[in-house]
Amino acid sequence: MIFLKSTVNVVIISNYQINGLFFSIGISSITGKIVKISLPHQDETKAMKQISDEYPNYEVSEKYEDLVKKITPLYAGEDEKIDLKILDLEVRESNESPIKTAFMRDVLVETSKISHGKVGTYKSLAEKLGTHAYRAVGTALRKNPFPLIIPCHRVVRSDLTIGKYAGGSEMKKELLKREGVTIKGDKVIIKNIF
DNA sequence: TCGATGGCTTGTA
DNA sequence: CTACAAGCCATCG
Repeated sequence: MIFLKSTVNVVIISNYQINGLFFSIGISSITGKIVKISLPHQDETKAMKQISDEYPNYEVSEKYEDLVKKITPLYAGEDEKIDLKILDLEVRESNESPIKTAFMRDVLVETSKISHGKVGTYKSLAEKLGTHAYRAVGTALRKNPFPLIIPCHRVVRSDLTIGKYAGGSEMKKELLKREGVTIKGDKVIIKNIF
């Protein structure tokens, strides 16, 4: 009897701290790609928990510290270009997969095209995808595994009010401000939307 | 499988 | 300005 070593997908979590904020990323040991990144937290365990909750089979390592470090300027509002190839954007039904449907992938890819300092709306994204599923665009973005890299904070309501955000509307506003977007009260002031 | 639930939008009052 | 209702459609339990 030959026993093959099973290829278990362990997610490697690496952390980085800057200005008292903790960022975590999870990388698949099989694909080497990012399966999830956390929003910044004041508490390291909370940042890590965002990943470990979804990927219980994980290990903590400093292996990808340089990579998680590259994410942090995005939170500062810098226009950092990050290659989407480092993300696991492949559609797979397995629950090891961050993206299970083509619709979600399409929403994320379309969102990634919104450039620094610009905003799109749930409606404008839906229309680019050729559907009227505005709400579904919202639900897809709510589950965005790659916040900051896939800039879901740049997607607002079609009346240009800020809309919701996993990290809270205040953080969404703050991120947009740092990117140079003018915000008055609860509304984005911008001429042309994506 | 099917009804309930959304990071929504539009219309009406 | 606020408050609903109805429409929308992918996802979840």
